[in-house]
Amino acid sequence: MGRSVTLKDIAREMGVDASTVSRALDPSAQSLLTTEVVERVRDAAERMGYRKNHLARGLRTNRTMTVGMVLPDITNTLFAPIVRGAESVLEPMGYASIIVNTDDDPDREETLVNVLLERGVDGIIDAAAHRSIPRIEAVRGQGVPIVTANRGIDRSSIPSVVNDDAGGIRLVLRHLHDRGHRLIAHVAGPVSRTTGQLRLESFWREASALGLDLPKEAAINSSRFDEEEGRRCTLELLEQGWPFTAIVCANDRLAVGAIDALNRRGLSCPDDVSITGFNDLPFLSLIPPGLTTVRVQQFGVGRLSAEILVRMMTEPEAPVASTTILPVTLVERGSVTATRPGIPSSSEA
Amino acid sequence: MGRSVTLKDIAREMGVDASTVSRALDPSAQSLLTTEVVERVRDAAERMGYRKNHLARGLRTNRTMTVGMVLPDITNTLFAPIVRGAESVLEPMGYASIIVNTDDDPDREETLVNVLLERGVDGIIDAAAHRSIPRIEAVRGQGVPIVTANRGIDRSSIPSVVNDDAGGIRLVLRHLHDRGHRLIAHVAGPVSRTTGQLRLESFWREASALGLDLPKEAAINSSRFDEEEGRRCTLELLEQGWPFTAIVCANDRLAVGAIDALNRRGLSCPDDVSITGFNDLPFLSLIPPGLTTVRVQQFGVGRLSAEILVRMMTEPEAPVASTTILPVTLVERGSVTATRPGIPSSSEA
DNA sequence: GAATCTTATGCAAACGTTTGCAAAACGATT
DNA sequence: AATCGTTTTGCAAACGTTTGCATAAGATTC
Repeated sequence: MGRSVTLKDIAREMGVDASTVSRALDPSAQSLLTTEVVERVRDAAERMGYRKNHLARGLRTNRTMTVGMVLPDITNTLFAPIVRGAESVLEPMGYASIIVNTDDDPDREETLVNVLLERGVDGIIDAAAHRSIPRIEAVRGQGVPIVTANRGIDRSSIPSVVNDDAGGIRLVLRHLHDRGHRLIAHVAGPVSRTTGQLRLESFWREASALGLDLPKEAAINSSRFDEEEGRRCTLELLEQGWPFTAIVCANDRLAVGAIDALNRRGLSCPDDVSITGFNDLPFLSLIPPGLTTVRVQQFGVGRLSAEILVRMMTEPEAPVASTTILPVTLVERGSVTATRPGIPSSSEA
Repeated sequence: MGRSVTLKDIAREMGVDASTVSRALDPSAQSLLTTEVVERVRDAAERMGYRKNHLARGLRTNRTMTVGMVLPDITNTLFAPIVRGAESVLEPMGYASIIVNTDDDPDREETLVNVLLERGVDGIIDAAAHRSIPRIEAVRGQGVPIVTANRGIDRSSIPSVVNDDAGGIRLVLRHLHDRGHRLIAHVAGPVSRTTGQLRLESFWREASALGLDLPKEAAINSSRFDEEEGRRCTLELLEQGWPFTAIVCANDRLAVGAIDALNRRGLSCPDDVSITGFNDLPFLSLIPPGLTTVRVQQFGVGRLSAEILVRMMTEPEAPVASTTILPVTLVERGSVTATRPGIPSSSEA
C-alpha cells in the first residue's frame, strides 16, 4: 500500500532536480540532456518501479490522452466493432477510452457527454447520435473535438463517418426488383436516427425510380431497432391487407422479428414473402433461411472516425472531411427468391 | 475554445475564496456553509457553466472515480453483458470505466493492467484472467483493488466472481446420460483459463461418477474458444475412430463449430451425434437445431464483481468473499436426443 | 458586558507533473 | 587568459482542486 514513487523521489535519490528526471523520461525532451544522465535516470526509474502519473501530467498539459466513446449499447453486436476499430488507431498512440452507454436515450446522451467532458477527455466519438441533439454543438465550442460514427446529426458541423445507408437500400430494392418483386413493403427504423431516416427516404426515392407506385402504407415506422418491433410492424403490415411480396427491413434485427411474425401467421420466408435486412450481424448466416442483407464496415467506421478525431485533436486547424461515407455491399442468402409468375405485381400492366 | 471556468473564477466573481466555492459545491461539505452562500455559489456556478475538473480533484484526493475493465474482446457477446452489469452499479456511484481488450494474450493483459494503473484507476475488474499471471498479484500490493470476473486465477488471493463451471458440466453430462448416452466426448476449452480447466476436470469427474469408463481420447483440448477450433477438434475426434454418441463442448462457439464439422462429414446433429454448449449466447436459439446449453448470468457476474470491487475501494479493511459462484441452468433445445436402442454403449454390458 | 463557545469563512499547502527562463558548466575561439 | 557560444541543468511557477488549521464573526452563558 506504500505511496507510489514520484519524479521527486527519483530526483532525490539521484541528486538531480525533478525537472531533469521529467526530461530524461520524456522521449521528446531527452535530447536536451546528456545521454549519461538519461540512462542513469531511466535505470533508477525502472529500478524504483516508477510509474508516471497521468493525472498530474494531464493537469499540467491539459491533455489526458483519453477519448470518450458514446454508444447506445455495447451489448449490441453492431457497435462493439466500432470500438475495436477506433481502438486500433487510438491504443498505439497511447490513448485510452472511456466507454458509456446511452440505451439510445437522448437525455442520457447529453448527460454522458458531460460526464466525459468533466473527465477531461481530449475528444469524443459519438456512435449514439440522434438527428437532433440541441446542446451537442456546444461541445465543440468547449474546444473538445467530437465526431459521430455510424450515425450523423442533422445540419451539424460535426464530422461524421457513416455507412452508405441510402446506397444499401438502393442495392436491396434493385435486387428485389430484379427478382420480380413489385409490391415491396418497408419496415423502417426509428426516424430519430439518421440511419432510420435516410434508409426510409431512400426507400421511397428508389421505389419511384424503379417505377413502383407504392401506397403510403407500404412503409411503417418502428420505434426501436429490435426484433420485437420488427415483429409488431410486420404483423401490422399483414393486417392492413395491402398485398406485398417482399419486405425491406431497416436492419437485421427488425428482419429477424419480421421472419418470426410471418411464421406466426403461418407464412414462410422466402416462399411467401422475401425479406432483407441491413448490417450483416455476426451469426446471421447461420439462422435459416439465411438473411439477404447489406454488409457494413463497422470496424472501418470506428477506425476512420478515430483517425479523423486524432487529426482534430492534434492539428486543430487542419481541415477534416465533414462526412465520410463508407461503401456497403449486398450479401445474398436464402431470404429472397424470385416471385412466382402467378403473383400479381403492380407495375406489370 | 475559451479556457474553461474554474473554482477561482467563481470565487473572484463572488468575492469569496476558492475553498468556499469548493465546499459549496461538495454535498458532504456544504453543511459547513450558510445556506445562503451555498445557493448563491451554485447559481453562479450554473450560470457560468462551471464543470468540475476531475483531474485536479483526483490529483489532490488520490481517487479518480474511474475503474478499469479488462476484457478479452468486447466484440465477443459473452463479455459485453459483464460490462453492463458492472456499469449498473458503478455508474450511479459516479464511476466511469476505461475498457481495454487483451485478445486473450497474457502479455497484453499485463501491459494493459499497467496502462490502467498509470491512469490511476481506483480499481480493476479483470474478465480476461489467465490461470497464472505472475505479476498480477503485485497490483494488490500497489493498493489498487482488483477482482476477476467470469474467470479466476489459480492459487490467488484475488477475489473472483464466476459461474458454476463444474456444475454446468455436471448438468449436461447427467442430461446426456439420462437420455441414454454412454459414449460421450468432450471438446475442452483452453486449459490456460479456469473456465476451460474446470470444465475439463468436471467432465472427467462426473463421467466417472456416472460410471462411464471413457478412454483418454474422449477429451480433446482446443486452443481457443471459437468456431474454428470447435470444427478442428471435432474433425479430429471423428478421425480418431473412437465411437461416440454425444459431444460436450466447453462453450457455445466450439459447439457451433462442432455442428458444422459433423455436417461437413455428412453427419447430422442431433440424429447422429448430440451436442451441448455452454453460456447460452444470444441468437443461439435461432440457429438449428437449437443448441442445448448451459445458461450463465454474465450480467450478474459483472454486477457482483463491481459490488465487491466497490466494497474493496471504499472499505479497504472490510472482508470480501474470495470466490463467488453463480448458479447455472440447463437450457434444453434440439441438439440433444435420446440414443436409439441400436447404438452400442460402453457401460451397458 | 466580558468571557466562552459555535459557526462560517479564508489562508495556504499539497497532490505530481511540465516548461519558460535563468544560471552554471564547459569548450572553443581569439 | 579573457570572451563568447553552446550545452546541460536547476528554479520556480503553474495546472485546479481539497482540506487542516487559523481566524473572524456571531451566539450564548454567567
